[in-house]
Amino acid sequence: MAKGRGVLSIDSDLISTTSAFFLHNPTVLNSFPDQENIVNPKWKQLATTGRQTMDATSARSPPTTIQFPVKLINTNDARDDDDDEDDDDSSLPSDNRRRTVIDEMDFFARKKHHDGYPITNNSTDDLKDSGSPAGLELNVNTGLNLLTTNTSSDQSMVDDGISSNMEDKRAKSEVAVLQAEVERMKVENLRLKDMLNQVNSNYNALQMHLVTLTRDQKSHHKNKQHDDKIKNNGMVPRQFMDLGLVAAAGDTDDLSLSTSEGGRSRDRSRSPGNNVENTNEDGALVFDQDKKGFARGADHREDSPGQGWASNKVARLNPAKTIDQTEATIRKARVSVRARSEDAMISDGCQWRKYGQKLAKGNPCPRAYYRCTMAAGCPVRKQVQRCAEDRTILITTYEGNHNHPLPPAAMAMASTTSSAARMLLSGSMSSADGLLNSNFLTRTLLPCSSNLATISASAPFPTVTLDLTQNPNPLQLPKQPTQFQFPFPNAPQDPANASATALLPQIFGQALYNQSKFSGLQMSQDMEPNRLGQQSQPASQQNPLADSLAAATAAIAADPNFTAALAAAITSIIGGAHQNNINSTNNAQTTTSNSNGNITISNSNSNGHNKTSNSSFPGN
DNA sequence: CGAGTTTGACCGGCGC
DNA sequence: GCGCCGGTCAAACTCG
Repeated sequence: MAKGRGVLSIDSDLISTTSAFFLHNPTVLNSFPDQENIVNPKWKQLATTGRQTMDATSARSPPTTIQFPVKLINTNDARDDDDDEDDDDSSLPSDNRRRTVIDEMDFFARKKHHDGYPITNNSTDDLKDSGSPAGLELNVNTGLNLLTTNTSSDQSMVDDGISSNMEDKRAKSEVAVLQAEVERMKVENLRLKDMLNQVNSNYNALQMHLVTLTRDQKSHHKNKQHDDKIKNNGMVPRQFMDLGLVAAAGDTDDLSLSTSEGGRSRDRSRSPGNNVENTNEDGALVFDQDKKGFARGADHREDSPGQGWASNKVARLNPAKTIDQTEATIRKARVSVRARSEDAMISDGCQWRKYGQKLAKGNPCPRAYYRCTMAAGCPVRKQVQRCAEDRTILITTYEGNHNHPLPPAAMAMASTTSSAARMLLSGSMSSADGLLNSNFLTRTLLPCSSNLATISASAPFPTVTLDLTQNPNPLQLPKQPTQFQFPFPNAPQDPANASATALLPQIFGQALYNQSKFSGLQMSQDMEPNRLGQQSQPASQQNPLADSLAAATAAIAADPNFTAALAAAITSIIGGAHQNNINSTNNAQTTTSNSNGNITISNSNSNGHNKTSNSSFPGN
């Protein structure tokens, strides 16, 4: 469970915290026919229930079984199990003896029993326990409460032909079981409290670190921005990250993601008019794709690249106070995707044009620069570079958001980048979203470590790195000091699946996006049922459930129809929070909606050639 | 011939 | 101020 990848493995924490799981379990298992040589029907039933319980927990807990205390305190001797079984019928105890058993659980006597035997498998143990009253004692003492529901059934079984003493005894045993459960719950509660405290402390520490970083940059950027504004006659630095997704969903509590980057003076100078702060309609026209549809070719006043990069939407939607706050903290956000691929690029559904290539220092592999050409002036750019350490790994870094409708397949990555960037940026702020995101990251994702994504808030640019390589952590940018780790248990490593890999971040980013937007409820509905529990659970249960989430995800990944499941997930996601976006996309680009509506990963996989990712969009 | 790629030059930021 | 470096531009080139 530490790796979060075990398929269907059950974490002990999960087991312990979800007692309901076992409460229901015996009921189901009671349907199994008895197989053991238990003569007495009464014990037969008890043995059955006891064994079933054991089957579920045999690996971890001592033999726990029947709560029906027949074996009395005379277990103090070293009687063997054969004797126990023999005594089952003959030693129906008196009330006093039973009471003694409950009050004086003799673990060691029982343990002595087991010590006298070679290590036995569970079934043998179960059989013995089922017939042995000692098992009853253990059951009570361990407080596992595994037979709570069985007691009723047992009672019904025993009632016919059992004296009232038996009922009395049973009731007392039930009381003991309940008391043990209460104790167990207390212990569990304490444990969960500790976990919660730990998570909170971690979260607070990370948040403090983030606040410190952002404050430092705030002062730095303010000075720089002031100079820029003067140079540009009061122009507002253009927004780097388009928040179309945010605005599309009508989320008004989102803080601006406008970027106050001073490094784009060249772009601004080319299209100064587009950056003017008071041209609000302009920004709306360009970026409100969900509201206006932004038909390609129409209203292309952003012909110059600068316009695409300059957005005043945020300035229009948010008060100046918010801008001041965000522009000081937000830098150029990037989303980096690491995936194994032999191709020059991963297929992300967009149309790119290469505009440059450089040999970056420290990496013999050249870095290619691409610009989105699906619409004139689209600000989205990406860099593609092979990892120096492992050249099978392709590192694709995205910047910005598209200012045009996207085909569904392209929306996957686009939404991912914007969502991840948004999450990252909001996480660096003190907004409610930031709190949600950070909290979500730390409490839900941090505990897991496997394939993952990382966030580096202290890098030159805030960067979310989605590591979709199978390696647990080899090239994880260890130099980045502030990193959150995200589980990607199902990340394909097959180069042939690189395209599918490219779509995986969609789930991730969308999940984060939804989480921040709807406090997880939306996401949990759109995603898989397991996540519902995770999102809606109290924080005290996050860790085990995060593990279970990882396990469930791994299970999905193990499914041969994983791609179909993934496509379904993507479809559900897109159909959820981004319904508007999809609609606008379809309206504007009906020619591509169908051919790519199959967003399917298999589609991307089969393409194989990713030199230009628009290959899957003939309409473009 | 148009679209895309290549590649050297250019620009700005940043560290020394 | 200088040099390094990342990022971008744009002319030349390639390809279908």
